[in-house]
Amino acid sequence: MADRIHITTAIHYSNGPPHLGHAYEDIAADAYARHLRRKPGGSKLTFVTGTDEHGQKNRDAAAKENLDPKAFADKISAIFRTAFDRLEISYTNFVRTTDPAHEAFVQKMLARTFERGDIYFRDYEGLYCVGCERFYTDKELLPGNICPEHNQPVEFLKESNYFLKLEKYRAAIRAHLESTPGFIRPERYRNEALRMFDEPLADLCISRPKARLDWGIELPFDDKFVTYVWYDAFWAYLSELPDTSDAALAEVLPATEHFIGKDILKTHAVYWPAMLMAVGLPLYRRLNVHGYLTTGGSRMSKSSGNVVDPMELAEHLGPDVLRYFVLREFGYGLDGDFSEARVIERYNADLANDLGNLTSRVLAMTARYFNGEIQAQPGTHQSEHGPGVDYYCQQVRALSDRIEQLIDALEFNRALEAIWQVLDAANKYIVAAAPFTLAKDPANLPRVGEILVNLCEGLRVIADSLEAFMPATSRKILDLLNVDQTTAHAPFGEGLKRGHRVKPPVPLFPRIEKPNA
RNA sequence: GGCGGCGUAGCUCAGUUGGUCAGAGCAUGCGGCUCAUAUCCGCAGUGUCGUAGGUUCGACUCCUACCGCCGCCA
Repeated sequence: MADRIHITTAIHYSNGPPHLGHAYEDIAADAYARHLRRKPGGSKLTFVTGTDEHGQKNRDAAAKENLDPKAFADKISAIFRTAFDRLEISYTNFVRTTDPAHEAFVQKMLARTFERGDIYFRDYEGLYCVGCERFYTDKELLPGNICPEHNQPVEFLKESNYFLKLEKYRAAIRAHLESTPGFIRPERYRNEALRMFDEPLADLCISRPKARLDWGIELPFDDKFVTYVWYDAFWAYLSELPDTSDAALAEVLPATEHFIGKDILKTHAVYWPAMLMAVGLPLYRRLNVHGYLTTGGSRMSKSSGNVVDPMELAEHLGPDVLRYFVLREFGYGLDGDFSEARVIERYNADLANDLGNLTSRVLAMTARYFNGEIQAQPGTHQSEHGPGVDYYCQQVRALSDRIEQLIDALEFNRALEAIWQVLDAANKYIVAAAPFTLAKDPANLPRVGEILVNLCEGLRVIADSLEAFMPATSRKILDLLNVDQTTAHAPFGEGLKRGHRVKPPVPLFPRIEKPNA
């Protein structure tokens, strides 16, 4: 259906290395991207992630390490990229906002917006928070002119700046939001966003005088200014696509699905649409908003010192374990609490006991009784297999549609649950059919062969359906089954053939015995 | 101050339009199997469905108030 899809994550602010929250967002977007890529036409999918490198906070973070901003950005950006590669985030573009191509594109959009009359110059004075990189009004501040976000005093600043007309587009954006169900999802965030249009919108300051901050993209119409880092960053969703002509962007944007955290809902629901309208481009297709990951009940942040390093976990247990955990444990859109104890529980219960053990027992029996050779056509059992077989076969057959539906709705956790229901059905089937008991009498071997092909074939379908969530594990199991790409994707009953040989098992997820960490 | 949302078994949560809706998984206990990574299968629970009222033949599911937690806007 949708033959053009463009997926993006937020362009991550590079004032420090990635934490689990960044990884979560990219993993979710990646699962969605991988899922869509499996559909017809999916090979045209583009997927952008990257780093947002301009702005005062990045410059200050660099200064702390005695690095110039670009050198610092090089370092942090590389860490992000390495982390995402390790997690098998299947991005097609890793954009850095300091890339010349990106900078040129932003300048082009600035120039156009200026020419169209939606950017104007005016004097401005107000209270400014360095941490937020924005001005505050009195009533937004805590007593004593304290920034509510950073708990630090704001500074009085008087300067002239360029502004983007936001109010001009309020009615149009609101109308789009109201007439487009699913534009922002889950629903709760759509409702939240709608309320942002109840009051007039203050125009957005999109420049910073170089005298104060020169780490940014220069305005094409005034070389004494750079553009505000937020204005800069949005364009990264588009700036390094293979074709950035208006015609191409007019196709890409309606096919664009943004993945963001709830903290930047306003910028994406209000500023970004206005920016697009101001240059005469269509709006993106959908905003997919997720919640925060907390640790010990509070939001992960450097200041509270509860940051979880995703790579430490990934190196320790494997990237797929991290991917599995965050996708299985948390409902997309809701906050979730992360703890290593929960990871280990999930690992042992789901990965070691269910997925790993089932793989192991099925392949072990096939190896032991038939030297790994498939004895029959799957799904065509002629003999009595016990009560579990019909339920099992039906579960496997229904899996693909079920997953499709759930991932489209961003319910990754329930999609994984659905796969695990099939694992459960397989275990029940094994007990009901008891191939290991039958095998004691050679006369029963044909029936055992039928049972095992059903199990191997189901394992193949499971491994294939796991690809979007746990790509490495998927590959491992498919490799053990010794199947090629085409066979891997076949529907249940059309994959493994009689005479095919599968490999003996290797432990995929050895149990973790230490009770806690 | 205005407007969301949330509060269901020890834990994490499902519960569509009110009438097997009181559930799942994990953890716990007991029993069974032995192909498998001491894995798997079966059985057993516990719950005043935040509190107090109301509507109804009947509410976890609707209404009101309150308590607690959180979010957004101001």
